[in-house]
Amino acid sequence: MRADAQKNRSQILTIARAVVAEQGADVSMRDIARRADVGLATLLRHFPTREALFEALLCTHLDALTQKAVELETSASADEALLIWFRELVLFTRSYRGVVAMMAAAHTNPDSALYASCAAVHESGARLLLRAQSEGTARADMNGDDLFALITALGWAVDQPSFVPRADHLVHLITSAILTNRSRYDVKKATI
Amino acid sequence: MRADAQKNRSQILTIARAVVAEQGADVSMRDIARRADVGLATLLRHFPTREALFEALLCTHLDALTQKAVELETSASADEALLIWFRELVLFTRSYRGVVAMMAAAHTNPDSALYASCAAVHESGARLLLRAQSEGTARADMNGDDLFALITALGWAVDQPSFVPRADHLVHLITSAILTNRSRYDVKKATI
DNA sequence: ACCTGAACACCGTTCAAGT
DNA sequence: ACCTGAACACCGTTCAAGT
Repeated sequence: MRADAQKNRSQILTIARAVVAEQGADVSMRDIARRADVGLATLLRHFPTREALFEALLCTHLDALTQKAVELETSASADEALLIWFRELVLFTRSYRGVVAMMAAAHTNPDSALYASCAAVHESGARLLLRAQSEGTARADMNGDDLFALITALGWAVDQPSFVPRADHLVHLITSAILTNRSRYDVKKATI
Repeated sequence: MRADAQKNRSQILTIARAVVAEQGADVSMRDIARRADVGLATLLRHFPTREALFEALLCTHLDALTQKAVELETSASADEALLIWFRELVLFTRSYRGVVAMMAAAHTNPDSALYASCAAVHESGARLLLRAQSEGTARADMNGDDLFALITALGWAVDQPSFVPRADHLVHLITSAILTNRSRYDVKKATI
């Protein structure tokens, strides 16, 4: 890659991160290009679709989350691991408004640039759930798809301004539905 | 209202209902106008915003839901009433793709044309929840806001194509988290 | 009163022209 | 190889001109 191309690319990513943080995931690509001082066509050349841009923006964060899941498999009890990881993922979705909707959509079609990352997250959750289920600390009548659906649904909810005040409690409600053999006090104790 | 205006209005509503049913709630207003054989400006004259149009589209259905809640207060036990109403509301959101997102957004600002209907639904749910809580059949540590958030979150989830196959089960997971002193079999028995 | 085409400022996509 | 302005087909909003 040429030097100026490299510079443009990193410039775009830096600015995009800031703009998305303040405006949400549905900012116009034109706005991002303007703020990054590049032509719109240049932005589209580096990231042909909005999802391609977000894949580049989020991949390190998402990779860290799947890595975290692997670590938790040995560093924490099955139920604690699931609980901690669940909360981290919801925290992640809260850091970028509108990103959950995109992930849920990307999760559907393999052509999306975000598909691989979403699949990895999905897989991580499924493994943590399976471990907790085999120990009897997570309810047996749900699977990885359900877990992913609940997490993204929760992520969507806390994206809505009117639900923000109850965000922590909503997480508690859902997690206490997933975990079994656990006093409510335990589940509630640690808030995000 | 003049005769031609009346005719246009009902024509728009009929067509809009069909178009939204097949394309989802984010169809362009232009498309609706085209399909209804009226000028775009005419559509905008009758319904100055997309939410105004949807308020007209959904109000009878939403009114029926709040009415249903009132009936259930006397015709069913507290937990059954909550369960039945919850399921009906989720069913409703499934009948119009993308409508939950709009309702959640409308729920935030009183200026929205959908605000009143959303508030009524919210209120209905809160009353059913309160009744179940006073009888000890719904968990005490949640309120009407939580219920509304859970319902819309679930509605959003089942709007995503990838989550549709698990829709019934997701409803079961959430409702069994809300209701207490209830065997899992009972909650699961009746599926949507 | 009510309808409507047209102008406007936006959007994402595409491409020929520049360096 | 890479950048970019411009043209394109879309969108929702607004309004002057028509009946």
